[in-house]
Amino acid sequence: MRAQPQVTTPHIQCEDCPILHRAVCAKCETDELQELDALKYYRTVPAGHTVVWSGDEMDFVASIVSGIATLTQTMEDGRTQMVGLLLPSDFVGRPGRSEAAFDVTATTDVTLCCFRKKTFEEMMMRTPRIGQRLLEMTLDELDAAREWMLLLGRKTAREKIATLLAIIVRRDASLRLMGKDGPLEFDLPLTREAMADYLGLTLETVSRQISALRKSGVIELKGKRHITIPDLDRLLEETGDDADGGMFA
Amino acid sequence: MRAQPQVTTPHIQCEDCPILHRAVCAKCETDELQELDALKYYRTVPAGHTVVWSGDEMDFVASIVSGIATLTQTMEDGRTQMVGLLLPSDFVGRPGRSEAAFDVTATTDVTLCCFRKKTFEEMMMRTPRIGQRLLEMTLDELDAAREWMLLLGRKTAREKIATLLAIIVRRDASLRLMGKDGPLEFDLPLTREAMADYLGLTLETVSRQISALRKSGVIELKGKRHITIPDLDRLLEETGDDADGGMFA
DNA sequence: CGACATCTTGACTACAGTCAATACTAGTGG
DNA sequence: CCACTAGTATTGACTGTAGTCAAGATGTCG
Repeated sequence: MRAQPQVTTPHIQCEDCPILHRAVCAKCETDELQELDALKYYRTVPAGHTVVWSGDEMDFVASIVSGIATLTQTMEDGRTQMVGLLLPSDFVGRPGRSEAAFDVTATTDVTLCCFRKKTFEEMMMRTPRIGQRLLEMTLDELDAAREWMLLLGRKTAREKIATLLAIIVRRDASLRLMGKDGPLEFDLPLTREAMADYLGLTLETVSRQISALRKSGVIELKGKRHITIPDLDRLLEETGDDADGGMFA
Repeated sequence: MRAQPQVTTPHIQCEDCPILHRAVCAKCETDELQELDALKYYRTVPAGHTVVWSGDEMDFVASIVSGIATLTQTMEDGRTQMVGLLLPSDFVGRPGRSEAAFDVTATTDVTLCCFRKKTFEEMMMRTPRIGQRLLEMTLDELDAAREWMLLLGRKTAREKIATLLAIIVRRDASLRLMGKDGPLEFDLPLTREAMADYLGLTLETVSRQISALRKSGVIELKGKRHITIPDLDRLLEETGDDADGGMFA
């Protein structure tokens, strides 16, 4: 499992990049983008493969262009906890540190827009906009991590599942910029096991609670992965969060 | 409980500030410190009182100069989870957002070095060093939050307690810059209830596990709060983390 | 089809939560 | 000085939620 296949990906011009408006480069001016364009390189990691292992030397930083990756921690006895879910435009790696602190694994095929760490650090010094954007993104991630801590520490299994579904729906909705009327549907981008690692549960409990939510009519299932939400408010009630959706405000 | 006593504190020159080398201003030059010195003001919050409530307008940012504060989230039914433990030099508030996302409460008497949010944002634009330092600090906090997520999601009650004690010992040691030989001792800065909120447990479970660790000889107790660690390695084994202390590396 | 991943369900267990009684400590006022 | 109170902590008995172990179902791909 230590093999790390790499496929070269055709070069996309920054101005045509699908994540330009949300990624670490979002605030850059045209000339700065040209500079980044000359320095970047693409890398593709197939589903199921590891991008970096915790403790490994990591001489690059990257933005997720497409696909989903996870950040996980593992204890010696095998218990694992997901600590980050990386979606397109999210940033991987840390300026000012050369060793990866967590495992990064591709859940689907993932395309990365990479920079050599040193190159990026130099560019960051010259270009305050990059550091500013990275600060914004990091603060957002910290807020998300803190919501996640409430989930892990205090929510019931049922609330955890409902919250995860709500998070996925919200992201999906923001992507497809649709209203929240009518039945919502989507495909789960995670296996039951990955959901369990995300939520601090076992996969059996995840399975049971999904069945329970189905029996209660909160969700409908087509196959194992395709989910329909007949009534979003009903789902939100199950999350344990504020009725009018503090996190959806 | 909504009362928020404020006491004015004598002005300390930045160059004499005890947290200068670790706070958000750590990278500033002399002239920049002079500028900050003119803009800052002190505020003291007594133990047990709230600095800001989640959802409140927050028109300032601050560094903790002395004392301990907590960041907490509360669900409607009263379940609460601590999501941040703020120690001297830690930063409170978020540039670019005016509403507090979490409750901030003083656990001990707390002294804050405050700036009006707008003033600070302007200063940050002019002074890249501040933004750089804030980015470093935020990345460190994010890493800490992720360790904390592993604890909340996957560790047993006993491991949680041991981990918390190890964190306190480590901080204490770094403060007093001592070697790790000989028996270590310290006072718990948190009540059993606050520990429970930190660890995602009930206060009864915290009490039971502390008793259990005492009976196993991992820790010794004098009174309710004073703890002696006869053998640090023994404690570290109980945390569930890597034997040679990945987090102590 | 058969092989393997993934998922569901059941039976039982165990860890932490709940409810409740009691102890300890510090502070207040008669 | 002691009684009283309030906050904090400990311990016990019992319960319940989620974990464990195991069998079997479903789905996908060669």
